[in-house]
Amino acid sequence: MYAKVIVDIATGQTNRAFDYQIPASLEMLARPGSRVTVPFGARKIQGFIWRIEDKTELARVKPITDVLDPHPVLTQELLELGEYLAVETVCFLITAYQSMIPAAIRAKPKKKIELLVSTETLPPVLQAVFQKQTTIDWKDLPDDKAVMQHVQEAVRHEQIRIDYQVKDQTKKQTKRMLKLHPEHRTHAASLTAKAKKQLELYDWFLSIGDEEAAVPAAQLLHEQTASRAVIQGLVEKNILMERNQESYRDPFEDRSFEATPPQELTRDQQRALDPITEKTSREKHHTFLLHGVTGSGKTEVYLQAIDRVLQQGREAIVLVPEISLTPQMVERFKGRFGDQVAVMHSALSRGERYDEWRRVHAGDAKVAVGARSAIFAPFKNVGLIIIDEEHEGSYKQEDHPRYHAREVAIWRGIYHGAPVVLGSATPSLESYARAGREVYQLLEMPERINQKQLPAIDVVDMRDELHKGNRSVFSETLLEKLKDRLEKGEQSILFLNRRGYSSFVMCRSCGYTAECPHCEITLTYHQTKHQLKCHYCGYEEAMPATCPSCESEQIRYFGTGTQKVEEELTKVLPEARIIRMDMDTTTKKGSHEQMLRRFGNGEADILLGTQMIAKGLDFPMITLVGVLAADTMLHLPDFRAPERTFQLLTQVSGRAGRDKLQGEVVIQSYSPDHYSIQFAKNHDYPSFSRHEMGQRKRGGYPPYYYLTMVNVSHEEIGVALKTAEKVTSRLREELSPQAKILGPTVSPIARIKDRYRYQCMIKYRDEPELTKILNDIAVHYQKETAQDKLFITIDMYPQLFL
DNA sequence: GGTATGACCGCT
DNA sequence: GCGGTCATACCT
Repeated sequence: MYAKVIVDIATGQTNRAFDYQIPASLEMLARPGSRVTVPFGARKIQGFIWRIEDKTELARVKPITDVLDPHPVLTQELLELGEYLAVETVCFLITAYQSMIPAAIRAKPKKKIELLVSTETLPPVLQAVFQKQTTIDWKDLPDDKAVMQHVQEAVRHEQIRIDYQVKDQTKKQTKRMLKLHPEHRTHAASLTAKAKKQLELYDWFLSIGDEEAAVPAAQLLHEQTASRAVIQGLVEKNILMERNQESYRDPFEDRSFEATPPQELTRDQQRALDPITEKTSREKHHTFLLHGVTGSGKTEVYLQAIDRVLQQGREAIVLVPEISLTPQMVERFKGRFGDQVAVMHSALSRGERYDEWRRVHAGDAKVAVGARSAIFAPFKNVGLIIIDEEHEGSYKQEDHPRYHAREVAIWRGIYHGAPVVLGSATPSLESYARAGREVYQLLEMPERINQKQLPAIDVVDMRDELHKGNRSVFSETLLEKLKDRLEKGEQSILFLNRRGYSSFVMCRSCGYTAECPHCEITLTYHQTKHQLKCHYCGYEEAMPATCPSCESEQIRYFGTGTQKVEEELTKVLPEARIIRMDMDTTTKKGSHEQMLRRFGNGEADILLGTQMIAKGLDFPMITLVGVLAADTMLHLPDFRAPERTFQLLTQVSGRAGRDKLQGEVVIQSYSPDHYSIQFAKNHDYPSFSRHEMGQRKRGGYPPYYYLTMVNVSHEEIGVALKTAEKVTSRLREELSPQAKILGPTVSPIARIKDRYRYQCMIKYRDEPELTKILNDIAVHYQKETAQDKLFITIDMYPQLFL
């Protein structure tokens, strides 16, 4: 038998299957989707078996070295999905497959040299290198010609051997388990009365009453106060037996989850649930758009739909934007489905993520809740896929493979005959338009479950505040309302939108702004280190004391950070207890969750934060939401800016008044009349959508046109431009006349890491040949891109335009 | 991505 | 004629 293997080398030349012979000893293990190690040239590398066939066209093939897992890591479905992704997103097959498995088992080959003879027989140079070790890492070798020569010599004389190891990056954890030896009764005779502790432990084991019961050694040490020596004694006497058992790391080990029984559904909820369960029970794919206002109880609909699917013996995938942002979501899922839930998320350690993935892979978990990549959960019988907050930009992966989780979800839904539910209070215009054309089925939940009104929204014109002489970040209105909540003992959220509003450095005297020497972008000021940093290449420099251009001392940083707001807040409301949540305060693992818990327990009056507090928080005591600068991202050069602003304002507003108390929202803005802000104020999604659709139609943007962005960059500006022109003219020739090809134009960021960037935008409605042409272009420039001189990136549904 | 290979160059 | 460097082809 022969295996067609996709090797772990992401280049154009190796983007195809290589044939290997399957040795008889591995025939049982080698299956499509198995991870394998194979010889490749002089090396040993990792790969995936793609297909198994009984013949090969090659005269001589090498055998597979090893199969790495007892069960294939990729299912037949995922193998096929990878092929689809590679074509649709223009990436290598191996890149698609690697993105489907946890980082812990992604290939990371190591080159080592192994000593075959005793040290003394080596030349002195190598003796010094090896010292007392028998194997050393290749990268630890001194970069020295003489040493290298000796190494080659020694390899020829078979004194040392070069060894390629392909190891997982994280080990499976094992637990030491102890149980009674099958013949413990016969051996028990050797226990004398002198071994008091051993007798005690033996008796304890007998008292369990189950001869087969295995107990973790750790438990014996803690709860039975048995010492290591006591256990060892019984093992040596063949009374106890020990064995290492693979175990899962449990990221929620020290947490218990309160059971959350199914709630009675409102009429809206029931009307949303019925069409979904109608499809799940018939195992039919269908895409639903669940449009429910904030607080309308979408999660309960998800939970009950999942429950039906589990009863059918099928599995469910739930995507959430970033789960650490919504610990409450995890609680509700764990509370309803307990251990059947696997949480897959970036805040977990690599080992924990691996183990949650393994629980899904082994069939021990039936519901996968996680961020974008959880869409690849290796289930075999998916019955339902849910994407919560479907409008979120984070469902699009911004590096290879540049997939959108929504499209992957629909692909898997069709494969399994499983419905896909897209849920949001503010659906993306793309999805809403598809629902309008009945490509998706629209389910509406226009009312909150508690019959509460949506919070009243007050838009404050900050220009007026300035005229009144108020130079603080808080308007009078907001400050008054904050004081009011403080007196009543109610809670407030203050939201500072920082996107497109970072702190930059400018000289007040000559207008100089600090820029990165490698990228055409302003440097960002970091208060913690008092440094200037480039967000694109990582370049850092110290904050200058005087202006490098005119030597004036009037060089200052601008922009408002949460830290500054906090300082000001403590000045005007000294008695308020404040929790600040941003990138700086939530870096430590679990700190995020802990802060939210403290806020939930009423240990603070005001929660101040950035994007991360905009979504999913559900605390009954929040009655006031303040948005400090609503329009910071309104004026970014991005056609989605108004949509993002509307979504964000609606989401944050939705945090207020979710329980018995009525909520209120204050939005501070310098452009209060902008339609995004006005429609958000009136909770009027349909009108916003209609208005924005008009704008998109005029501009030729999605959902009227699809977009694809091709970006070309090179160290030499001439080569970059020339190549971009060639690519553009080729697209003009080969696409239909209906397609609009814009460019090439200079990128909004004209230079990154010393490379000049040009881009070409394709606007189109129906171009079945497009992906083929783009793949051809990628192959055509393969040589240049392989040499790392020319970069061509192709992004099928770009979210960002920088 | 890493390695073997052969062309090319400068020095003997 | 030879060692060193560099671009390039190839890997089953």
